[in-house]
Amino acid sequence: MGIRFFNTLTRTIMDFEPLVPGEVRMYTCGPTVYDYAHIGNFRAYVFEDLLRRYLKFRGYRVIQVMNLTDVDDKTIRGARREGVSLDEFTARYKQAFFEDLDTLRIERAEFYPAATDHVGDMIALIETLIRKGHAYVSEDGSVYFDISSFPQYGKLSCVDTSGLKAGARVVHDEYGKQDVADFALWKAWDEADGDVSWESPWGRGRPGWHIECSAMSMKYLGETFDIHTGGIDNIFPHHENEIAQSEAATGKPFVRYWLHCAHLVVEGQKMSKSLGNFFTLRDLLKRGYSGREVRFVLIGTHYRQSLNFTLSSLDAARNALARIDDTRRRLRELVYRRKGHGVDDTSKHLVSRSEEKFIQALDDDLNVAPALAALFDLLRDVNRALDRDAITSDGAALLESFLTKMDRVWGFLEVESEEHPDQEVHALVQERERLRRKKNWAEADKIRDRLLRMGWIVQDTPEGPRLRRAK
RNA sequence: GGCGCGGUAGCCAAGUGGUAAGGCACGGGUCUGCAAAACCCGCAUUCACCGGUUCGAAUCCGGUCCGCGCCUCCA
Repeated sequence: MGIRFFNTLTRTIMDFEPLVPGEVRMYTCGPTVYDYAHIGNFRAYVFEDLLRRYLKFRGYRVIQVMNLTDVDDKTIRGARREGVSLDEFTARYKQAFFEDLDTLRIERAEFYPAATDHVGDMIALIETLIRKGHAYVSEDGSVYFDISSFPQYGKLSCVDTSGLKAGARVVHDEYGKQDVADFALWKAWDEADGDVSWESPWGRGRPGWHIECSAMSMKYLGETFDIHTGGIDNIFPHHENEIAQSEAATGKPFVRYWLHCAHLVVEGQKMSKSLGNFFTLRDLLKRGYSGREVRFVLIGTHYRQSLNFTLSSLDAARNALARIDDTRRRLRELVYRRKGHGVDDTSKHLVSRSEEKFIQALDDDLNVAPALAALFDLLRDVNRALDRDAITSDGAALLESFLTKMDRVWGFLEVESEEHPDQEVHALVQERERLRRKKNWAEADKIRDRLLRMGWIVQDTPEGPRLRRAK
């Protein structure tokens, strides 16, 4: 059996078969670059990263596109508030976004198209929609999609638009609409837009939000592609509108598999600035947590399950990761010790058993919990085998490379370059060893305390002292 | 009101008909100069509640209670 995904379009778990064998084309709704992204946003991006990494792990070539929304009400408002150009304003948050991706070890997509670089593509798409009778121009020069021209509207979200009523949440500037459910493809310029505008066949204005995803996804991935992801909140109206725009324009199915990520809550409550439980990634780094600890927490709950994020879960992640790191270090040390010949049967067996469980779990709609259980079962069995001296250096090398292989999907193993004790630390460790040989425990313990204050934990092993970073 | 999700040990979290994975925390032990790490043992007779189906249910059906999300530009 191969990979299966829950497809929002059919509301069932389906076998995954890409359009082109061996190749997956996926589109991911990216950030609106008006502020630092928050931990909830990253929940979605980490999920998409897991998806991408696992598809690659299973041998697919992945072509991923993530858009950057750099023109909308919020970016325009932000730029005007600060009196800088839209480009200058969004450039800052684009850069911050990529820094955050690196912190969380999120792999880069193949393309990050910015909306402002593709306004021409959007205009062309809107023209097609008008020509085919799916869109109309209002008196003020805005263009709206005509929902009534697309009978399948609602098929993704199962929303019945006849129940929609004009109300508080219907934006004031959209007066020219024939039906409240119609949505803007192009917005005529108004004063709040300042100097942000593009020329179009309908006059000066800017694109609506939904159209960018249709235009850019189809430009880079073709009129029909394999996977489209996003947060659950995007199902309606954003993705519903994307389907309408794209399929009305091309007459072809737009996306084959829709995958949506559930929300993240903090301490059981919706994250909001007023509740004081709003975290950007940077907030967490300031509190001393690392990107991989955050990644571990975000990856650990199934993507269709709402994730209850807490600071104590980050502490738990830290300890769990230390456990992984330590076993990996034991394996490395054994590799260097050149013990035994060839790969022992225990190692072979553990690797094949773990890999089977790992794949079986993740094939099943990215079921991470059993896959993580496979990892921790492996660690326990490896430690056990190490304790009874049942692993050879070649076996350790095999196990170590298997951990590295799994980490192509997990992306949370320790990066070696992160820790190197300096000369002073080395000298102290040696001094302590000298004292310990003299059984001068009191002085030796003082040095141990001193090292701990310097950020290093000393562990005495039969093979000598081992240093571990205290975080 | 419409659409959808969930309630499993102190916390996080799998399991969708065959008798409760895994992680963190916690208690005891082995090892250790003491620690740390590792390992061993223990830690839900029970899966929000009430009925029902079944030889058998956390898993299926009906009902109740509770929490959460979306419903026009929020991942």
